[in-house]
Amino acid sequence: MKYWLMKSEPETFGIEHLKKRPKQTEPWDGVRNYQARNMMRDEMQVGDKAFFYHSNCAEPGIVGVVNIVKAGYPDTTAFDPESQYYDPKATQENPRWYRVDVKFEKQFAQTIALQTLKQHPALEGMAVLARGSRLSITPVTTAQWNFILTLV
DNA sequence: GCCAACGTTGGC
DNA sequence: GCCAACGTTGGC
Repeated sequence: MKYWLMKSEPETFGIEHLKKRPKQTEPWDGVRNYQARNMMRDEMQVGDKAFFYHSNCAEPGIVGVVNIVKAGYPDTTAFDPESQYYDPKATQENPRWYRVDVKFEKQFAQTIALQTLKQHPALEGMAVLARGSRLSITPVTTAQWNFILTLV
């Protein structure tokens, strides 16, 4: 079982949205980056956990934990011309984009701010903290995961 | 296969 | 809203 960090803009789809979904579960679709796709398609497994990270907002940081409840499968929003995630190069035979399903596990009483994460030497080297990092899905080591949980 | 131009991300 | 950093596209 592996650990991850998944970014989302709270105004678009934040942890509050996930909490209110039926079964508190949602397909993590619309990812259009190959590295992130590869991780969802090839590496993420049912039972993995991920930090839910709010990006592009007043207080960027980790706001809770989600479980991966369905492993990588084709992101069909790429087939839909009406979708903002439509990709004409994606086909049924060669879906090009993948998604996983995530389920709400918990929301932290307060955000673990990006600034806070940056302050801890124990988290040096964490992928999301890398300079210029824009990847919306990044791996988290067991040591990093456990350390961050002590900050809650 | 190079690389300039372009679009996007995301912290600030 | 700014802009640095990054990924993708497409002409050559």
